[in-house]
Amino acid sequence: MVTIYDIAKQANVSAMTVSRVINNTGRISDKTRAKVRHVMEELNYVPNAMARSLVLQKTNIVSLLVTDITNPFYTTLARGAEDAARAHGYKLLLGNSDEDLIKEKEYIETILSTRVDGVLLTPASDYSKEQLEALKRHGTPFVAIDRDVPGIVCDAVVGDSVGGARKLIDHLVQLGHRVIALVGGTFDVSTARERHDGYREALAANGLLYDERFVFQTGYRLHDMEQAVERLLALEPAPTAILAGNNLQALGLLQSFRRRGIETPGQMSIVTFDSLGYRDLIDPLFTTAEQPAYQFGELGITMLIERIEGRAEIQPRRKVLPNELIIGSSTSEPTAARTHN
Amino acid sequence: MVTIYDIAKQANVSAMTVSRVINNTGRISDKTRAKVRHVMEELNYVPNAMARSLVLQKTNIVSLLVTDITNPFYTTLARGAEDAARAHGYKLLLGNSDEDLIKEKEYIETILSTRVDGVLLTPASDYSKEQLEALKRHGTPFVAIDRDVPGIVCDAVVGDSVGGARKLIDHLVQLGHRVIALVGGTFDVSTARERHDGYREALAANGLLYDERFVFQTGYRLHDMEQAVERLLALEPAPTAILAGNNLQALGLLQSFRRRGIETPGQMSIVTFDSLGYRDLIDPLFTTAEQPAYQFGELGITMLIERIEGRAEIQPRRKVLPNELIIGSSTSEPTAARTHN
DNA sequence: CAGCTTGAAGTTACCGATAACGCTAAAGTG
DNA sequence: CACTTTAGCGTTATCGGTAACTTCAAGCTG
Repeated sequence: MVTIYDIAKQANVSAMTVSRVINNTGRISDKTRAKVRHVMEELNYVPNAMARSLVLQKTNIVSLLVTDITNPFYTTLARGAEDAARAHGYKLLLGNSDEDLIKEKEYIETILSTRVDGVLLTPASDYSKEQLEALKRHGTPFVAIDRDVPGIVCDAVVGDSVGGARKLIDHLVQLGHRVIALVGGTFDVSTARERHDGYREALAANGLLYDERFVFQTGYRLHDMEQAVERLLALEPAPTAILAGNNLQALGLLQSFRRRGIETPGQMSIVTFDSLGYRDLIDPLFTTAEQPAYQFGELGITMLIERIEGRAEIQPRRKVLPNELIIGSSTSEPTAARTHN
Repeated sequence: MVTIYDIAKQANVSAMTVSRVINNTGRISDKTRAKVRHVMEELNYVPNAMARSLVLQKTNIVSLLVTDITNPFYTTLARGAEDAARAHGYKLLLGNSDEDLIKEKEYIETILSTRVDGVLLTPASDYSKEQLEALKRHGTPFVAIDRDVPGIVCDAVVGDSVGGARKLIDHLVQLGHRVIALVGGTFDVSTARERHDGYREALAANGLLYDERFVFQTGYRLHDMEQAVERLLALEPAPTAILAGNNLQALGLLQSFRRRGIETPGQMSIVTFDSLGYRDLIDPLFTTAEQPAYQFGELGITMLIERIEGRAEIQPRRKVLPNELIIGSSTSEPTAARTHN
């Protein structure tokens, strides 16, 4: 690999002069600059970012840690993050935690070791607190995205889960639903908690009874949905609609119902958060509180970089992005007489 | 930041001993090892990967450069790549080229500067040759994925585009279609060329006439599809089916047809490559030659790492992954009398 | 013309790790 | 007992840069 010393020797200048040319610092005569530039091209020189990082104590790398990049919400978020990072001259390191604390911890270790300038991450759960504290201990700036963690004071970009849930429930109630179940994530995840809060508030606001039996805390795998549906169908009175915790849960529920010959929205309406993309091809198109995924990533990275570069106010900033109610075809008026076969 | 010297001082040993403990090299007495380990924990020491990279001339970072991570094919590919990289102890740097040579070139520059150990990339087009040669010049191993570039001899993981196109056309012909158009990428992209080859071969094999007027080379934006549809509808005889170059083009075509009140598959059948995910919700579900996206990424990274670590045979390896014909609802028998309004 | 300023470089000391080499003391060998 | 091994660890150079300081010559001033 060719180094600044090779360039220096070839151009009959010192290494420092080469460094000055590269970084446009100090004063250099046009003649010297031209000569150095010429030699650099001739030798196909490319600066070594690692060496620079070592001395500058800055890598210009930020890390994005999501639960799963194949979830369309995070895919789009990642795209927004990458675009923003690139626009600011940063590189993006990607990781998937799969909602797994162990995996998340391993990534944090890697992140610390890599000395990235900052981290944008979706905490796996409230128990991610330990990892976030590790980041704090090491002075690595980070922005929590989508979810936040009680007891951790930090920059955050989150959605309006409570408001979204209320809008969705209101919509169902307006359609005539009176028995609405919630199948969401476990309450050690902030979004799941808040969506539950919104669900509960909306029921109250609409004069409906809140009943714990109609609330399911579950994982995001198909198996989890299968189990939830099993128990859900045994409920009395039978729910006519479900608020799903996220897009994947909505999908799992739908599949499970289909397998059992229960139609959506005919026999069971489903509402949820976010979308699965390709709005005009999905059928049924979920009625959803859609969050601006791209902006989550874009804004998250922007806030992170402001923090990194000391351009942010000292106090942590918390940005709540609004969601939009999209009426899809996964909801309809409840059927008067419904039989689960 | 705490360094091995801090550890060394605190533990009353030399820095080298600390290094030996970290890397499990050389001989260390159990007592010393324990003492060093203890101090490391106490001081929350995390090794500096940059410093290590500099001396070892190895970053343990690989770069993934795709055209657009939000294309579901690349999303899944990226997931496969990240999993494989992680499994081998590598970090993954992500980039989107947007099929843009300038952007691609900028990324390659960044990649070279970062001294990543290797690159997995989808070349924007045949003109990416210049960038790939730059990689070669600098001795950075890379694996071309999905597309390859004439004149560049390198490891590659590609799909069976010719075979896929033939399967798709055969399917259309079996349904009774006789006038089939091709709306694909421009021929400076290998997959577009090969899909065209398969299209042509399949027409011949089925005794159908190949006519250049029915072949459209175009970009991947909605606007491009709109234009293609415009011209396509003016053709005589009128096509009853289209082979789309990829999933996004199929989507664009479908949208354009819908806007014009032309139904798929009723009035126009569409076949394509890859999918848009969520197979059971997409309607119409495209009849497609689906490629194993996850494996593309997984295998690509594995080949890359074998190359990086010198475990690969000297000659470049080219792996062709098979696709699978998925019969969807975007195809049906052609309507006898069709009128484009 | 001495003395000062200033532009344009060069020198030196790190940044945080690892490898090669070398040293010392204890254990083994004949 | 003299001599070789070997376990265990330290010293030093190095990776490719950059910051801070120094040097040197030319130009300007009074």
